[in-house]
Amino acid sequence: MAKRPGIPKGTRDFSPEEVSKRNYIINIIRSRFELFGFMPIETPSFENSETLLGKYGDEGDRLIFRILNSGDFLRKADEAAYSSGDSTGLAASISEKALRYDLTVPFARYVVMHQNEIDFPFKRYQIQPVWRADRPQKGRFREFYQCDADVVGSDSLWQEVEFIRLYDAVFSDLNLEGVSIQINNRKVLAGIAEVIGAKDRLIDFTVALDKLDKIGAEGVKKEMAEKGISQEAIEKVQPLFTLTGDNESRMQVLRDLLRDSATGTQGLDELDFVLKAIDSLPLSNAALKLNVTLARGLNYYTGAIFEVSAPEGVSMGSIGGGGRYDDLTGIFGLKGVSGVGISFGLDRIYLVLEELDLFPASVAQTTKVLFLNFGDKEALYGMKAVAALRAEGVKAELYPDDAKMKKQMSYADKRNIPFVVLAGTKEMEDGVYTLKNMKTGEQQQLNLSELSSRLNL
RNA sequence: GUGGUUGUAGCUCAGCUGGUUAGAGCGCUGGAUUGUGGUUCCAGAGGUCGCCGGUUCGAACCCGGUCUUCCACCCCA
Repeated sequence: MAKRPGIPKGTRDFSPEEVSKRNYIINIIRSRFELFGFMPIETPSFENSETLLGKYGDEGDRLIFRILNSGDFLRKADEAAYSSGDSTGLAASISEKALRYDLTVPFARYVVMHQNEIDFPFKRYQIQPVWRADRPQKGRFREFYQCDADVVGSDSLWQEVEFIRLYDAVFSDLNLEGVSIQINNRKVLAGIAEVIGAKDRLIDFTVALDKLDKIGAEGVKKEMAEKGISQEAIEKVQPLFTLTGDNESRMQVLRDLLRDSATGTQGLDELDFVLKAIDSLPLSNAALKLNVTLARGLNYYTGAIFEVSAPEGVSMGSIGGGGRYDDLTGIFGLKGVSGVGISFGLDRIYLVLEELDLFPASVAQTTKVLFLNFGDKEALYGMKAVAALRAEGVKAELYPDDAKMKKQMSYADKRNIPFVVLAGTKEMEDGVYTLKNMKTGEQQQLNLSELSSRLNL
């Protein structure tokens, strides 16, 4: 016997029901993207390695799926790298392509390549799978979908305001209540690092600070100390650990702390603009929260940083994230184009909706009426009605085989098809169809136009 | 990449300290019911106990390896 087939770790098959539910989410996101003026693009599932490598930090490079060169790849292999145990060098010589790791970097590459055809500010959305060679975990897969919307070519903070409203609009449509959109600004983080004298340790500092929720103030201090941040500096950030109250009072504490940092103050001005704008344009569902400990690792964010958390009580990492990157296209040779964008994590949103039982019952799409098959003559009679119903937009089908009635009926039952039509010799003689309601068991004989108007309800 | 966890019928899971022929529920097939499904009753099919190796008179059970599942860390959607 053949070995049982399997699929790679961290990948999944989707059943018809799961696909319907995923499409439900995607359709809401897509229609909101378009309502806000974003245009769709798609990029290849794999890129040249050099496009991706080095854009996500060392950790990111490790998680990029590399594609082995075709043909006799050993001929070009770097033997020196192999014998000296240099995996990176060897990989570069036998692999020149890699699977897309996110949608932002390929988008930057797209903007640079198509800069002369694009009208700036360029607003694009993209809904495609990405791949990461991560170890699977709750809500973490090796193949998953991101739904991104970005704008390039505008420095305006109104874009940040728009994205917050976009998040709110999508989660409202999904009936997902209690979502919190956290906002921070990279310049504020840089300013803090500056005033405490840890400017050169910005990344280590922010990564440690980001864990406040998880490991507490003591844990953060410990990690900072381990990363070589001075005791004196750690004391100075103390006020951040106990930051409470509404957005306004938090801002005041930060104003005081960052008084001497031009960068930090600019970051606060930006935050202030966005927070005030949202105050005047209230969100319908989500809550916007200033969170100075938010530090998402992405190396390219330079201004606003966003992260969306699932409602309290649902244990799930972030279900969305984003931010502003002033110079992303600079890496590919196009300077001075600012971008800002957000991402929705489809697979995680799915898990949250499932856990909270928020998928509408109507998501499951099935055939509305199944015609039973009593033989070729009767099937032809049924098929004429099927064609007429389809022309009216009624999902209708004929059971393909002249099987036992019990089998055909239970097929309709298992597929949750609400109506069946019985059309045998008796019906043919009278020119009618027997319509059976599978839920109530009720049956009635109808002519074609009665049948059509009954099923069109 | 680090640490832990899981794997027995299509599915969910029992299976004692290593001991005859590995079980249940659901599902599936057939029948009760030749133009009526979902309920009920009867009968039946279905397993290389993830895979490879080892210990033993004897392994689903113990040991090693490997793959897979899930979880935590790192990192992230």
